[in-house]
Amino acid sequence: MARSATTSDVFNAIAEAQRRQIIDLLSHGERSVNDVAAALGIRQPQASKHLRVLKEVDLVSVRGSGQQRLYRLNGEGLKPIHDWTMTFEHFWEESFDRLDEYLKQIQSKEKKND
Amino acid sequence: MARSATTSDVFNAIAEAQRRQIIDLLSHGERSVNDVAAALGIRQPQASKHLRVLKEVDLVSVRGSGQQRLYRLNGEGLKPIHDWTMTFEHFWEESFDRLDEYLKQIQSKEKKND
DNA sequence: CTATTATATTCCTATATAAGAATATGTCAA
DNA sequence: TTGACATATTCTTATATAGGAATATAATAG
Repeated sequence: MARSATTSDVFNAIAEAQRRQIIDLLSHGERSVNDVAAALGIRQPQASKHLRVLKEVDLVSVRGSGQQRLYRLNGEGLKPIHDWTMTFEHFWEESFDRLDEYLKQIQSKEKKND
Repeated sequence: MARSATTSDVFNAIAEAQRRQIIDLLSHGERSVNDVAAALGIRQPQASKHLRVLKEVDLVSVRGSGQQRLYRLNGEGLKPIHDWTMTFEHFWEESFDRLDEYLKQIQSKEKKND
């Protein structure tokens, strides 16, 4: 069996570095295909192909504007990945418990001050 | 050009669903290769191969224990993914700004009270 | 040493890219 | 319609799996 399709889920779609670059770019606002290609220094057909993959996993949406097609990031599509990694936050966030403690403390102080 | 190697970075390594399952399993503690294979319902060689990929990107470590090889999760290796997705948190966390505001407020109050 | 158990590696095959090149399709202006 | 620009698709090729099967290597018990 070969590797899963890049369009099989978000995890596979973002495995490609250039697609992550596109996502980063689109986080600043919608962009045309040529803008994407220029920003990444790749050719237009490759940009179209990457955008197609991102569209198939619903990480971007498109709208026509004249001859152009403006792609917009659907950041919410990245939530599953964020959620999954959150499970392992305690591996590097050693102050997690202490911050939680701190928040509870100052919140109780707030109550007294109100 | 083909797809990047699964061992090229953490993003490619975790694209495979079974490798994510292994990571989930190892988050409960170290496991032998056969334990991993049994837990996922796959054969031992496939488990070994997946673990090799995870090891090459430093997501797991190994130690020998008799005839067994116990694999342990290095959760910190997932931080790059977590950090990247964090950039897009505001797409689904609409109360993010307000929480930030709140934290600043109570912290300034703390200073006054001390 | 030998048998047993545990793990890793090799070989094979079907499949899925990603990039380049060429081309098709779409949209608008005159 | 024709020309110009923007985008999408098709075709080809080199490469990288992931799984099964078979085998090699490692470690321990007796």
